[in-house]
Amino acid sequence: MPEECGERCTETCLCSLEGIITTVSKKWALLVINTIGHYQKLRYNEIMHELHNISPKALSDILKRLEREGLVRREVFKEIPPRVEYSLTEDGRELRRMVIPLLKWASNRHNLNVERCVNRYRRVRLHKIKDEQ
Amino acid sequence: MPEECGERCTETCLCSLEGIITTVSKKWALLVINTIGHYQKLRYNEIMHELHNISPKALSDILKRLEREGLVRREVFKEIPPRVEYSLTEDGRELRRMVIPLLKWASNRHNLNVERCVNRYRRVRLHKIKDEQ
DNA sequence: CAGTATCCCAGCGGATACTG
DNA sequence: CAGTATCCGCTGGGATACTG
Repeated sequence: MPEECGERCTETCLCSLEGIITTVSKKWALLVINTIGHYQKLRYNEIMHELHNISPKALSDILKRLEREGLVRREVFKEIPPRVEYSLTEDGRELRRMVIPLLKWASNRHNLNVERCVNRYRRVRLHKIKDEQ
Repeated sequence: MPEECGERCTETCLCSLEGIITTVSKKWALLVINTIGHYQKLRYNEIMHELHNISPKALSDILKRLEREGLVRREVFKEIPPRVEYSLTEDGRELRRMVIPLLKWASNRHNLNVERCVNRYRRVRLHKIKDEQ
């Protein structure tokens, strides 16, 4: 095998795979982050409506995970009927920003464009990230 | 819901999730890419040795997938005994470069460092990406 | 409204044995 | 050496019904 690089190179631990990367790779994660980020604040059923083929359990699961990871904030209002609002934390917004270049690169490689969206996300209205200016 | 942003913002389709992102999120993907990238060229059993708790099937599966995605190149030498060498394509190297900032960011958030590596990757020697200078 | 509670299934990923 | 072939358990994720 070729020799390793010298002592002076910085190392980035793949252990972070256990956290964020694993979370991001969950099926609905980026879609939920993107949707919340797009509207700033959203209620549970509004997200359900936005991603209209997600099950309540799937949404509940991913929201809890995103909250645990510190990417999404959950705000409960003591009202009847109950109201809960979801928004992105600063980290969540930052992640959204960081993932865009990767997505862009991936899109280009496969020459995907609006017309070519024929997969499982087709019916999801907000399945595109709008870059903030 | 708050209003959407104007017509002038660029859109990045999450459909690319179907490709690269899905691949990258596979358990051994980044580890394999990183290992091959680190040594430039590696043979099947060398990778096995490097990631010494991966099964032959798991490695075979992920290598095929990475090859299909155009991230890894497979070179067969007609010899006896057979020799096969794996290396990164330009896209593979580019991906490796692109993921590093994300990993760095993730590592920082969780204050992970060499000492704190107590998870499933612990016994994998090359579970850290060395940044190319 | 904002979720749980259940049930269920496909398929990823692991272990092991075998082969051109 | 570089993989396949098999078997198999786990769990991510979906559908549906129900609740504080």
